[in-house]
Amino acid sequence: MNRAEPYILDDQIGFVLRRVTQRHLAIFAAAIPEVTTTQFAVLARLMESGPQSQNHLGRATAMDAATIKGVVDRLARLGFVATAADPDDRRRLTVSLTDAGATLFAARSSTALKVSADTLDPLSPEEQAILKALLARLT
Amino acid sequence: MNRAEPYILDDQIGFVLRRVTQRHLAIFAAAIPEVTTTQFAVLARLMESGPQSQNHLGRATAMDAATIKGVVDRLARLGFVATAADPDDRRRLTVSLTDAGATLFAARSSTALKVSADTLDPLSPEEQAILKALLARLT
DNA sequence: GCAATCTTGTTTCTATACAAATGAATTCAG
DNA sequence: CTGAATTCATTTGTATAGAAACAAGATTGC
Repeated sequence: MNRAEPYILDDQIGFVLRRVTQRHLAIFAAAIPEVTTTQFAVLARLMESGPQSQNHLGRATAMDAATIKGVVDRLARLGFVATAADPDDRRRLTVSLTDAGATLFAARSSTALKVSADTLDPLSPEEQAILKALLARLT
Repeated sequence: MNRAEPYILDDQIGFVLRRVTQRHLAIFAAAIPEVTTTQFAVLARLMESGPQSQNHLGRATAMDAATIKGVVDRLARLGFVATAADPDDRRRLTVSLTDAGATLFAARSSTALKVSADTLDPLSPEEQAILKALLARLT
């Protein structure tokens, strides 16, 4: 009779992902205390793609509609983004980067790259490339 | 002059980790609606290591003291764990699995293994082993 | 013995994260 | 045109996640 495989928490991919993410968040928070990783992702996406609807911005940053609403609210309160009604479609809210947001991103994007590098630092460059390629197939 | 490397959100390890984790959480929620991944981790750890202090349990499941308090409260409310004061140390709360908790874990641990397998399914067994080994070095 | 230090747990607060329900607005098909 | 379907945003509720402050209890060093 085939013995069932035991469930070993430390071996589960979800548990390992959670611990890696916690370490990454800690590195980010220490290096960039002004905003969170999620907030910075929004700034990055606005920098890359320009003003866009809140709904689209959420989808472009892997956040659901309720989540992006909260993140945009907090960034607006911090003065890093501005929102405006779409003149052509009254359902839409257009989110754009403010000067302060652009300035913060410009000041911090190299630090943010360093955060990613530090997160991956225990691996060689070859291993980092392998990891990224494998993870990309799991999204 | 060396041009600064651009910050491309989709290439950042933190962003990729978040998306992989979201997919994993969705697979888990569909397969095991009774509890969340974090709650199941607690059940798994109690199954592996037996009754233990809430603080130790938190550290054994990668959760801070405030977080494990909430997770244990919700599991207790669901009837899957029980808490009791430690007779030797009045600071401590001992958390143990109830019969219902043990039963749920027994009923669901193979499903949970399948969740991990499904999460990694886009990769070959060799690639899965490589990914796990690389991630393990980032915790 | 007693003060200092450490440990454990709780509370409060802020920040995601997302499901579900709801309402307003737009688009589409007949 | 008009109703149905879809889209966008908000709200509500639940679940982490963790920092910081605080209190109670235990340990340690003098």
